[in-house]
Amino acid sequence: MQEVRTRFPPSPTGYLHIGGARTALFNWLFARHHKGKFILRIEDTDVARSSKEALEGILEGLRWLGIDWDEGPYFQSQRIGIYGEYADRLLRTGKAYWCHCTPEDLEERRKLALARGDKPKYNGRCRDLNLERAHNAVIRFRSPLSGKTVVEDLIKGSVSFDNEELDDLIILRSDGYPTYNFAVVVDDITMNITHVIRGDDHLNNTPRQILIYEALGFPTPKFAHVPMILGSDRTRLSKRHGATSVLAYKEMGYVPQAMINYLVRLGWSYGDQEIFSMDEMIDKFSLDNIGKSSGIFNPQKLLWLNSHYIKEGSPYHLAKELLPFLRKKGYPVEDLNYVTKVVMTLQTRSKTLVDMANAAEFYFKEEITFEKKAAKRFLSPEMREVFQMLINGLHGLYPFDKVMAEKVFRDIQTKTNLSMTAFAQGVRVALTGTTVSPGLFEVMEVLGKERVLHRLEKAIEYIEAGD
RNA sequence: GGUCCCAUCGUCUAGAGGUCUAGGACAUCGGCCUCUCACGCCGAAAACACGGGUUCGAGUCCCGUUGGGACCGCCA
Repeated sequence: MQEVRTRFPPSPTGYLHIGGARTALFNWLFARHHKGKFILRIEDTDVARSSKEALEGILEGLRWLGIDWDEGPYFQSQRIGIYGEYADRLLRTGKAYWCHCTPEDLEERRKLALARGDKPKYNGRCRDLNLERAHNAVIRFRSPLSGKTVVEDLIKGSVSFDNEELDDLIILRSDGYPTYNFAVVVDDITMNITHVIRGDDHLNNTPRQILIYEALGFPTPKFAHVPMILGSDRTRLSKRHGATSVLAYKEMGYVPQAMINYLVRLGWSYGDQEIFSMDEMIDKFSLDNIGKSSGIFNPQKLLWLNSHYIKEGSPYHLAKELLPFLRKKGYPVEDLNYVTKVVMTLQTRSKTLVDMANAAEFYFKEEITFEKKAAKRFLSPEMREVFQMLINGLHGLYPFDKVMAEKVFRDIQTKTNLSMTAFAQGVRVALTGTTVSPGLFEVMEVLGKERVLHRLEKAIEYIEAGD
């Protein structure tokens, strides 16, 4: 059995978007599942639109997701000679020809055809003129005028195209650079790609590519066209539908496992299973379980998965991921141990790392400020004495942990006959400044005796000042 | 306009002719739990686009209609 080789060929003209990431993931999973190779190829033949920044972003996105590659990145811009050779071969065998038509000319004819309601195909003006190479000339592929080309697709099944629908596409531009349909074929041939897994927006290109394979005398790889991801209005996913850049989600506090898990289940399924580890995905992934219909990107489910992975994740690992978000808020924390404990109290309460960083603020502030409404309601005069009792009770406590703290707290509560809610909320506001926080006793334990006592004292001062 | 693809709850999907009074998940709405907020647990509402066939029997096969999408560049 031949080694499976798949590839992901982004064009460095923009960021890594959701759809591209899923395509990369499917290719990667397929290669990993079959113990094959996953190749990264940069399709940068559009010199004007390609940029280094876009390339960096794409690579960063892939790395963040944990999609690694075995070969590459190869750059098409560094392989110009190869495309030239293959184009020559077609020229020599009469499968391609020089065309002198100007872009302006073509544009005009295209408009005319469209206006007439015709398919805007190249009319073959230079096809049989036997022209020579010339300045600004391009090479066109001599596409058969009749017959059918059938794509045996692993997902869509057998799809048939009439060759007369296809026209003589340009394979080498006047600047000597190859065009997409030609470059992919030459690359996939020379890189020994066995399976081409890509969006079904490419299905219409496939017969042209198959014809080029045939003209060149090479067997075609297996094709698998996966349905596209659409926006909520069922049109091609774009910025209009919200963030579509993978890295944007990183910045919004999403963890990579959530994104990966979301992506893999969009279009692919394994029975009723929703949660997959990377290893499970690799183990279970198969083209057979990919659906045929397009899917709609659903940010809410992504968010749910994110909260799931935050809930289930290792606190230490999450703490490390949280650091940049804390830093961004002005807390350049060093003590990873402390952050880990903080994370443990926040895992079930945060859907994103941004949420978590926000909710964690009170753990890192030197002096907390009381939310006005909360203070008015819960830092009432009668709490002054209660806080003092609590201070006295906690003062000599050892060890200072949540079990011990709760005992002290309960004692005072029964003694004073205060309602649990009033007491707890009062202390909560004193310690965190707000009415919403993790469980009171875990907060005390994480904060530590010193901070707790200090904050209670500050709360007493606040109440006294208000009298 | 032409070509191609697609069609199960709002969304992602399970379903490979009888086990479907159509299952799961997200979201939504109730309830329970509770020191707040969450988590969790329990429950509810919610779909086979339509019309013809084939078959003893169709969500599942075929055809058509409708609807949606993609592609038609010296972009990828």
